[in-house]
Amino acid sequence: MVTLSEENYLKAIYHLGKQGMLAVTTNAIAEQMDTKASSVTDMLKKLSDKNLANYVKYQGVSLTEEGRLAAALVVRKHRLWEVFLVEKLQFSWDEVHDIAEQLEHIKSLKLVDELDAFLGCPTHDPHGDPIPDKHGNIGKMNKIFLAQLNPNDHCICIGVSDSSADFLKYLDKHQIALGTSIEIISKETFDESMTIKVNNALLNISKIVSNNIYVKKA
Amino acid sequence: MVTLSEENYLKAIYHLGKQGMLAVTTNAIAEQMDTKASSVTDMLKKLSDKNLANYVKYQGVSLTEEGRLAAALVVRKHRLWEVFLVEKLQFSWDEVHDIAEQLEHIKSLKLVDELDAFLGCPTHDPHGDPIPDKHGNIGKMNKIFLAQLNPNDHCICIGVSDSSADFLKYLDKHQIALGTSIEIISKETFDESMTIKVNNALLNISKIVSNNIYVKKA
DNA sequence: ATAATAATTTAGACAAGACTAAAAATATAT
DNA sequence: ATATATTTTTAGTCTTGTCTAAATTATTAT
Repeated sequence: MVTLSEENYLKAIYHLGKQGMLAVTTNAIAEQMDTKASSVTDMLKKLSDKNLANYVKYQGVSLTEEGRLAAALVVRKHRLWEVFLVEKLQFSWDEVHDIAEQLEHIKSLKLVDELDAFLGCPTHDPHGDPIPDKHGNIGKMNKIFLAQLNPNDHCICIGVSDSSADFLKYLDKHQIALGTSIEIISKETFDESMTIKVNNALLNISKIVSNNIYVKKA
Repeated sequence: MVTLSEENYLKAIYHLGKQGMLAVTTNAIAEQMDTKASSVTDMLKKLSDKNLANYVKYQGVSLTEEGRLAAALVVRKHRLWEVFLVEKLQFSWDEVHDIAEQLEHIKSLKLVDELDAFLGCPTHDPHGDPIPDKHGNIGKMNKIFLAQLNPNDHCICIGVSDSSADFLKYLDKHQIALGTSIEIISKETFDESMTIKVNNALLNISKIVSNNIYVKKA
């Protein structure tokens, strides 16, 4: 039995582990989870005792195969529930995280598989992040910057990296929102500015703008 | 904020309160929740402090209006999730309780309402129990004993009150299972035995049998 | 009415998970 | 190489919810 708290730690280690570092540090986990380093140390001992993590005092932690699988399952559940909330219920992109954070802890393997089938075995969640399969295998991210696309590409806006009021106001003015379809019309080579089509209107955007908009290819 | 544990106690008091007794006793709650009376006492103080229950030492407990509403919401969520599991995913009648027991604690009013709409605002769960509306109002139970029906009535089997191996084997032999449609053909007055039609076959059952099968009218 | 029985509460302990403050280990800078 | 700063761990405390055993209150039987 893996407790709710243990699952949250496993998930945090899993995510931090993906972002490069070999051994995840105590402080990194504490910051990610908005908790104290001492609490993290306590839990790392517990996870180590349960053979879910390889923990060496002062040296950081990594997941065992068993821990990696448990973490991937939590991530799988989280992302499947997000798809459910957006596609089947009337939730928007930005409302689903807190609820999925709760739903990811529901224990029932059959439920996960049935939900997966009900949703048509989606490969990515509404944010473009890949959904691990039942064996913990995970595809690659579907989330790129608008700047990386080329003329004739079609995509959908799934997020922003700069969420300042100014930038959001700019997007609002030009009718770019979450879920908005965008077509790349042309791209200048000298300054990498782009002409895009949004809601049938043409719009010229600078590299700074296109580099702050996350999209997934349509 | 109502904790998970508090919600479970509220639900228990809510259910026991329906079954007649004015004030619910400590022991009744302990038995229902498979816990110790001393734990119940601790919790009753907490619920009383939070204005969710009217608790008088040695005299039992009842819910306040606020507590009744909170309890009804938990029951509402439980039963809506049961409908979801049976109608949308491929769960059968008897697999859903434990999962709904977890799902009922997910906190999001919007989720409840959207789920309700997605399911077409069902009035009863797969066991025939009524689903409280968002104001905590609840209809009447849809679950009666087969024995209470009369010739020409049509119904669907939704449960049994005697779940001994012998009885289940008897039902199995006569192809009566959860979800089976049953039509009442005739009823003897002297011993209240019945002739019923199951899967196009006629079958004679005693009062003892018909009084152990829960059905809902079709 | 009082003794016996049953129900309930109190007192004290425990486990999980979190925190603060202090100590120990590691990393960094001169 | 040593002093300083940072990171991590330890020790001890707190909260929630649980338990056992003992004490108290209510109920029942004579």
